[in-house]
This record gives sequence, C-alpha cells and structure tokens, in this order.
Amino acid sequence: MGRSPCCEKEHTNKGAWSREEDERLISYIKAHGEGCWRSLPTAAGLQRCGKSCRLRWRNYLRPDLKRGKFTEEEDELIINLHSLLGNKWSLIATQLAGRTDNEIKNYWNTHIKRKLLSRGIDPQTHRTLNAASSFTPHNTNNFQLLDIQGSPMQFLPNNICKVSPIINGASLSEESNSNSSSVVTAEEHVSDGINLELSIRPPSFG
DNA sequence: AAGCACATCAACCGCCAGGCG
DNA sequence: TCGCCTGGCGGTTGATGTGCT
Repeated sequence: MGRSPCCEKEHTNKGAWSREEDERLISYIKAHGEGCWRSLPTAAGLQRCGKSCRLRWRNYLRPDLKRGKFTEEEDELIINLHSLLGNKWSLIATQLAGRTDNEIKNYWNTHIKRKLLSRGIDPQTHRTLNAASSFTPHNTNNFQLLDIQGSPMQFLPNNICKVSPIINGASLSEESNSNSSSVVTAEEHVSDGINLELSIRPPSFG
C-alpha cells in the first residue's frame, strides 16, 4: 500500500509539453484563473495531472517571466541570498522578478556552484575552502535588514525580520511588487547550519 | 562525419505543511 | 482533535544540445 497517486496516471501524458497543450492551458487560465489545479486538467481538456499543469504554468507559461541569461547582478544576488537562506529556492525567487525557483535552482547547480568553487568558496557553506573556520559572507555591505515597512532593521516578534537585498544602492523591493519580500527567522538560519555572524544588530532605541 | 563526454534545463517524484470538514 | 486533500517545495532524473576528439 503506497501513497495514493495525485492523479490517474494511466490516462495522463508525461514528458515534454506540446504546443497545443500549452495553448490549452494558457487559454484556460486566462479565462478562468488558476483555481483548483486538481480539477483544472479535466476542465481544460488536458490529459495531464494538476501538478504538471501548475509546474508548466509557473515555470514557463506565466506572462511575467523574464527568461534569458542571468545578469552578473542577478548572479551576485543569488549568491548573497543563498548565503543567507540556503536552498530556499522559492524564497530566493521572490527577490528576482521574472525568475522561477526551478530556473534559479538549475542555474545554481550548473553555473554558480562552479563559479564559487573557482573562487575557492564552498557553495554550500559559503566559507573559503582552505579556511573553513573563518566565515566571510559575500558582500555583506550589499544587504540591509529592513522591517516590514522598509525601515532599516527592526526585529519583529519571534525574531522575524525582513531581508531585503540591495543592488547598486537601490533596494530591490522598490523595483518589484509586494511579493518580493521574504521573511526568514533566525531559528531557520541556525537549523540550516548557516552562520549568522553577519553585521546584524537591533537598532538602539532611546 | 561519427562517436563520445559533458552541460543544460524541463519535467517528475516524493515529502511536507496548511486548510478544511 | 484528527484525517484527508491540495498546493508547494526541493531534490533528482532524463532528454536534448553542444563541444571535443
């Protein structure tokens, strides 16, 4: 007795999506919105499971996707965010407008890992390979911690704070929509084994 | 030109968390 | 409170493309 399948596998297509399938999915979502992914394939006349439809839409068909090569700034942003968040690809993706978690994950595994290794940096720990004990986060000066209103550094209840990366001196959250912020907890960092010895300190009140 | 190795990335799988009855 | 259902996530796979010999 295993898990119940997410859909009737014997009646669903797998593998690459055809142009016709893409068009069906796009036109359905344009007309009805995303709604319930489980029932969407039947309603849209697709022989795919809901998960597959969701993935296809989120990663490739959404109109707001950027596609194309990652810029050097995006590279550095991903590295910085990864040093803070670890393999939280969906969180990282919220900071890169038009990029998907899957795209960033692939890019990390194929490009950035090698890039960091060539710099002598361990991609997982972000520590220098020959001096594992000395943690030196990348470009810490490119980050500031903002509260939910965007004010510099204010700890919230339960040690929650908002991490907002900065590119060329401008907060990214100014350029992107309200979904661009991410919330992380100090506890999450510790559980991920990420050293929190960043230049982060609560503001001195009074 | 053919064969091989490596790189890339779309898609799948299984697990988990949250919502809801 | 419990169990089911669904959406979402991260890890992994495999098909395809590209470069090298």
